[in-house]
Amino acid sequence: MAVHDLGVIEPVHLETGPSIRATPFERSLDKAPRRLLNATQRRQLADLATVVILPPRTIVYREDADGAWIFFAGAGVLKAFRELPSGKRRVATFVFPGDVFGITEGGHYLNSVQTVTKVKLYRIGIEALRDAVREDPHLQFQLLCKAIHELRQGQRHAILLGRRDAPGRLAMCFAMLERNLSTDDHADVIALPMSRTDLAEYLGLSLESVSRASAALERRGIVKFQGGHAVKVIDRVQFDKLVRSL
Amino acid sequence: MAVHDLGVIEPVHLETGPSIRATPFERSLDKAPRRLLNATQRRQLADLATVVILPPRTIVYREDADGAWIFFAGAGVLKAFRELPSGKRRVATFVFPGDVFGITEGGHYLNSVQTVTKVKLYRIGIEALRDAVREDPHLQFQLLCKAIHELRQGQRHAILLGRRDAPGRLAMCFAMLERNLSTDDHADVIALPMSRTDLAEYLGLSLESVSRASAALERRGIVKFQGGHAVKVIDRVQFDKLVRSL
DNA sequence: CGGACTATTGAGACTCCTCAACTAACGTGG
DNA sequence: CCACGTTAGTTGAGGAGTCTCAATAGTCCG
Repeated sequence: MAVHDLGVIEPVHLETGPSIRATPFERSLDKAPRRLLNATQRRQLADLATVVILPPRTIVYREDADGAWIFFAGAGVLKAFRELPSGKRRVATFVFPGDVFGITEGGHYLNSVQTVTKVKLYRIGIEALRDAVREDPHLQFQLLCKAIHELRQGQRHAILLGRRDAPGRLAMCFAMLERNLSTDDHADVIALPMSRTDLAEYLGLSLESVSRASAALERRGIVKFQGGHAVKVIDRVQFDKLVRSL
Repeated sequence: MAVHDLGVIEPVHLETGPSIRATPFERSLDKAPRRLLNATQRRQLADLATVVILPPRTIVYREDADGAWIFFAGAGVLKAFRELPSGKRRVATFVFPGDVFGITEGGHYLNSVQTVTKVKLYRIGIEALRDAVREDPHLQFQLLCKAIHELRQGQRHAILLGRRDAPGRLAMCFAMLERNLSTDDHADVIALPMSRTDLAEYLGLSLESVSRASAALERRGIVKFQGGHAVKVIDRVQFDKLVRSL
């Protein structure tokens, strides 16, 4: 299986247009993310949107560029990152199907966004989206839910970055990927579409530390790597314990 | 001046009700945050809201509690934090006037929130707010802007946490505080309403490291502490350089 | 003025970072 | 088809920085 296939490009349930994944803030049965848009809303957005298919490692936009579009991720994985003055990069977040990106500040994009795998995007002009939202306040509410969902994700990332131990950070990252990429069919196998360097930039570690942390997790019998772009959780108890041990 | 006075309780421009501070995402003259609500909206919200005045070090709510209210910070400073399994705390964000808090997930508050100074809050039932938002889509748009503003703030916090050097983190934190608490009248003097322990939990450092970093910044002639709850920037050039040196 | 809490300072242990060499994987062109 | 070059990833040794533990100093409040 090629890396790019990890984000399937045309799953049946996505063919009708963009969707938004978020955990609701009201009381509900579980805390699992759910799809927010109904068929009508997705069709409306699809009518406004341009479908864009991009190969891996393609820049979607750069930080500070004029922001004219909002993107809905349909399939594949991307990363949003910032270039720091020192030349280092920090990955602010990975983007998965059902995510929305294109945040601006004063008219300029906040981050650079680059594809990790082959991706399918729905691109909508910011003005068109504003018009759509004006006519459908419920859609705006969905976007608000999504923004708050991202806020919560960002806080979890901050907690991850607060950890001092590399293996712990890596384990938390794996747990995050499992939540976002779980396909149910490969139980305990977590796809790692991104490179070690991407992981390092997300974890706030050096590439070497990620490598060493990976080796450590494997040596401890907690996980087993399956060819560089997948990990299998061997000892779920120890894994969960490590994730929560902060 | 007592610590609690750092967040003035009844400034003239806040008397008419809650307000929301956020940086717009559209192109604008500057990237400074601005007040989003007009007088009518503030009056409407004020009609729905209960004004709550709380003394310092008071818990507003605890994480995992049932979330029934949204709060608009009118005056004073608070902190939103999580208790980690190890017993440690991580401050996710400080809350300043013009901020909104009370995010839930599945009906439960995500963080605990505690006052740092004496504060004035506008408390609105989540259902009442939803009704108000239904009748005024423009208000909902303001909330969306605010959520996105918080998203950007969270990313800056994540970048701060990615730094390895304590003095650099502390300087970035001071810069953040200056943006959020600037009163213009005391140029270069930054108020520090929170304790060193609060700072440490926000910076992801130990209390001792914050103390040492403070001493280091002062020794280098970059800042000068004025009685524990205020810092003055002495060498603005070096200060900015340190803030940006990541 | 005392007592409790908060903050500072010092010494040693631990973890990650940097630099460097080495190995593996991939894609290209001969 | 293979050889090669480039990129990505692993592993080792030394140095920088923070963390923890402990003792001291300072601050706030009754």
